[in-house]
Parts: sequence; structure tokens; C-alpha cells
Amino acid sequence: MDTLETRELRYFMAVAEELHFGRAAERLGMAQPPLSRAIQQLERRLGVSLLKRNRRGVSLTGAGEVLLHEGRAALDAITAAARRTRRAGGADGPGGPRNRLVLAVKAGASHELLHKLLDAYAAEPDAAEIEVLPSGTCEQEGMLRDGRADVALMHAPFNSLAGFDSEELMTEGQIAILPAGHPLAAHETLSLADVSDIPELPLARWSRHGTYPPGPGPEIHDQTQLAQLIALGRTVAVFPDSARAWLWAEHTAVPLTDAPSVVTHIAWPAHSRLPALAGLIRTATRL
Amino acid sequence: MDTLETRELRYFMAVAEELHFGRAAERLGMAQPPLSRAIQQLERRLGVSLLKRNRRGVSLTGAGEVLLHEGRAALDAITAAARRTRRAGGADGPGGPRNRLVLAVKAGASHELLHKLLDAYAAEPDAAEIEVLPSGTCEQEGMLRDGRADVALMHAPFNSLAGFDSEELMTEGQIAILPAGHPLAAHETLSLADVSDIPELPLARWSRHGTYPPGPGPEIHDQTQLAQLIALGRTVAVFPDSARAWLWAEHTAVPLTDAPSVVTHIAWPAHSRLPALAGLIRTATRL
DNA sequence: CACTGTCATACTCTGCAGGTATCACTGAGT
DNA sequence: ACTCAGTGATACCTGCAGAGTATGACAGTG
Repeated sequence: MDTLETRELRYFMAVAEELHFGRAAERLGMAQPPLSRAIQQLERRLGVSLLKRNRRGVSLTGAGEVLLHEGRAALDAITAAARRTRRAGGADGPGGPRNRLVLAVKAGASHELLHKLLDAYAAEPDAAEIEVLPSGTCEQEGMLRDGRADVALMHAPFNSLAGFDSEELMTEGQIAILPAGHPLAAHETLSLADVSDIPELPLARWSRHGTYPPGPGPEIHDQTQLAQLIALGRTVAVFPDSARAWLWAEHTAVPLTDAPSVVTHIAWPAHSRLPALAGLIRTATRL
Repeated sequence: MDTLETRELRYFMAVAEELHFGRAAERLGMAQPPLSRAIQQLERRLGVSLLKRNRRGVSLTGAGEVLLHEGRAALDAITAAARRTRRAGGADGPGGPRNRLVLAVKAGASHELLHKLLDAYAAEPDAAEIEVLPSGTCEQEGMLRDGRADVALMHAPFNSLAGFDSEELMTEGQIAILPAGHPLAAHETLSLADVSDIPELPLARWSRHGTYPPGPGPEIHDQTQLAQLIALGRTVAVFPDSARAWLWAEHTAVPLTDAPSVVTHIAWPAHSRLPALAGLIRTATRL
């Protein structure tokens, strides 16, 4: 059979990520031997070898890599099903299923657009309740995939719209945000090259799931930290034009001529059938 | 926890589709009581009521409908993971993972395009092996979703591209295929209205998962049957222009002026990472 | 008012997921 | 060369959960 229980998937994902049975077992809150057996059994059932046991740790085979990717998608779909079902629960009031949408937005981005959208939608007849869920850097995609959110504001080219349906809402240029006193702040416009290699102003490194990319810049994980570092003359940042909304007095914004445009979309899982979603999208595209 | 074992999902889907515990249990090859208990337990775990037990059959609650949709997507993702992993198995030859792609095409459609594509791709250096999988009416979507296929030729507006990545390959008009002797066959062009309500030529009804839509037309499930019925003067059909390739002598094709254009796309699951896929897509878009 | 169809409950049993103890093997250090 | 640490596999045992059988509760029907 091709049953593939979710338990087996969870187990395999843990091992594939840790590449170590002991640590994987610990992460799963179980002992190592049953984990080993479960994986063996999974391999036998699929008729495929997933891991190369090298006496010194473990590595993935080609089939293992495939299962790592496909399995993640499948697990996301499962937790999404659970979450969305729970959220729809207690429903069936006289006005149909309880109307509620979870909207994921990158924390701090598109304030103005978001405000307009929420106001316009709230004015609609029989508008659903919108819960705004602030998301970390580029995390909206995962939130849609695993059901934490029903719909999201995404920003191409930073977010990937692959696998979602979407409508374009807004296009804007990008600006460099510099310390007010910096020589470059006097320019009318700048290019990406101008701001990307300033020795005394290295680009900040954003936290991604707790780790930071390598480089000389300071480590940050929210916009306030970044704003402060810019104000102190320690770094420079590139942002969509709408970031002007939160600039400090110590900041100067200079348009970038050659930075790619940022396109804000409203996006949702392609198979979504939430009745309230259509109304929100209609409102959004009319803005 | 929000574990949601696939077994539970399968059980629920069966009940939600049959709306009858007994039949669902039979379909699952088990007795009815354990099924009842499993569903109850699922409802308790999710903290949500999924089914209304009406003493006379069963009906879905709002949350139940959500789980029916989301669960189908999740189950598809799981079987896709299993299938694709199996297919990648035995891999890891010296030339990297075994290169093989399964391409789903609507049986009989786009013959010429398909031929050109396969020839052009076969000429590429390190081309993967392409397995062509004929699919029933509009079934390519399901095949991509549950992993029976890796990539598909789809025809908008008949197929929905929602949830897939795709590239446009070809646009064509549509034609009416009439019995050669019919009065309308003498026209230069026709409109949809002209052919949709001819009393003596009712439109055929295609099989969809074994059932047929209601209507006066004959029931068919493959193109040859249809061709024969047209030749016999019993029905009329509307097809993309490329269907001219298989017309019989007893058929006459007349262009339709107001039928929507048919756009052929090559489409694949948005999260796909198959190395061979990129080459095929590149070849396809160059045609 | 018996009867049928339907889902729920009670009870039992078995298979398997999980734990503990231990083995087998390899590479490193002295 | 020998020991030791680290890692995954094996052997064996246990308890629970998932499956079966028998039966109950209830509603609609003729």
C-alpha cells in the first residue's frame, strides 16, 4: 500500500533534518531504537532506500531528498487541514459558518495600504472579521501553506507566489534609508551599487528562523532595531517606498534608480473555498 | 496536539463522501463501529463537530466541509510524496538521480504540439526519459496533485491552473465538428449559439469519473466514440483547432467566431524541484 | 405497533508502537 | 595494538489503541 502515515512522515523529516538518529529521536521525544525501526519499515514499505548509513552519521539518498521536499509539503497540508477545520469549528450559526479570516502581513510593511484595505472592507455589507497576523521576514508563504493564515499580503520579488492565487495591488519603487548626516544623503537619487558597498555602513543581516547570514553587518530581527542602527549611523537599508511612513527625523530617504520595483499582492491558497475570501479580494482589487 | 493521522483523514473522507457510516466502512474494508468511534475521536481531538447525525443518514457541518476540501488536498499531497519518492527510488546512479519525468496529456489532444515537444526535448543533451501518461477529461490536475504525474499539458479554460506554475505554449481558436452532410457544414463560420441548440444534434455528454451530466445527448467516454457518432450524424462537437488532425472524411470542421480561445500550457507543481523539469520547460517555451 | 435502517455503546482481543538492554561496528586517541 | 566513545541495529518485552462482535437506542414507515 502507499499509505504513508503522518507519524512516519514526521519521523523521517526529523531524521532527514538532523541527519542523526539520536538527536532526531530526542527532538521527537522518543527513544532511538523505535525510530530506527520506523524508518527501516518506511523504507521497506516504499521499496526505496532513503538514507545512507555511514557508520558516522547519516546522509540522504536521492529518493530521500525527494521525500524531504514532498513530505514537508504534505505535512504542511495536513496541519493546514487541522488548523482550518478547527478555525471553522463552532460554526453553523444562523448566518452560515462563522466568518473570520486570518490575514498575514509582514510586520510593519504596507501600513497605509493595509489600513485602507481594512477600512474599506469593514464598510462592506456582511464583512467577515479580519484577524491581522504579523509575520516574520518572508514568512507569509509558510503561514498560508500550513494554515496559520487564510490570506496574505506579499511583496514580490521577496515572496514567492508559487502555488498561490494572487491579485496585484500596488507597485512601488525602492528607497535607500541613510543616516541623515551621511554624505550620500545629499544626493537626489542613488543606485544600488552606491549603497551596497559602503565600508562604514555595512548592510544589516536579518534573522531567518533564528540564524543570520554571514557578513560584516549588524544582526537584527525587527524594524525598530534597524531604525535605531540607521539613526546611529551604523548601517543603511533598502526598503519599498512606503517605508517612508515610519522614518525618523535622523533618517534620510533617497530614491534608488535601479532597484527592482516591489509589487504588493494579495495571495491565498489556490484551492481555498472560504466564502469570505472573495469579498476581501474584491475590496482589495478596487482600492 | 494537531497530529491528524492520515488514517483518520481517510476515514473521514470516506464518511464525508458517502454520508453513511455503513457504506463508508464497507468502502474502507472495515466494520462500522470502529469507524464511528474513530470519527468521534477525531471530532473530540479537533474540538469541533464535523457531522450532523440525523438518525436518517448524516450531513456535513461547516467545519466538516472545510475538512473535506483541505483533507483532500492533504491526502493528495501525501500520496504524491509516496509516489514521487518511489519513482525517485533505486536512483543514485553515477549520473545523479535517475532522470525520468511523467508527462500527463489529455488523451488525443495536442498531438502535433506534443510530438514537436518530445522530439525537440529528446534532441537536448542529457535529456531525461519522458513517460507520456494519457489522462481522462480534465484529469491532469489531479494527476499532478497526487503525484501520478510530474508535469502536464493543460488547456485553459478547461483545466484550472490554480496552484500550479505554468508557461503558455500555444493559443488556438475552436471549431465545430459536424457531420459532413449537415446543412450547417456549408457555412464559412458559425457561432456557439448556432451549434449548441440543434434539436437533431444534441451535444454529447462526457463521462466524468464514471458518471454523466444530465441531458439529451449520447453518453461517451472517448474521442473515437464521439467521432463515430458525429460521422453517423447523431451529434456535434466543439474542439480546439488542432483537433483537425484527427477528423474523418465524414466530418466537416467550421470555425467558431465567438468561442473562447484555448490556451495550451505546460504546468507543474509549484514546489517541484525535479532537476529534469527545467530542461523540459525550457524546450517547451522555445517551440 | 412491529419493523427496518442507522448510528452509538460495551466488551474483548490482538498487533504494533514504544521502551530497555545490548550488540556490532568504526574511527580516534594513547 | 588496544581501549574507548559514538552511532545505528537487534532482541525482547509491555501496554495501549485500533479493530472485531454483539447489542442497544432511536426514528421514520407502512
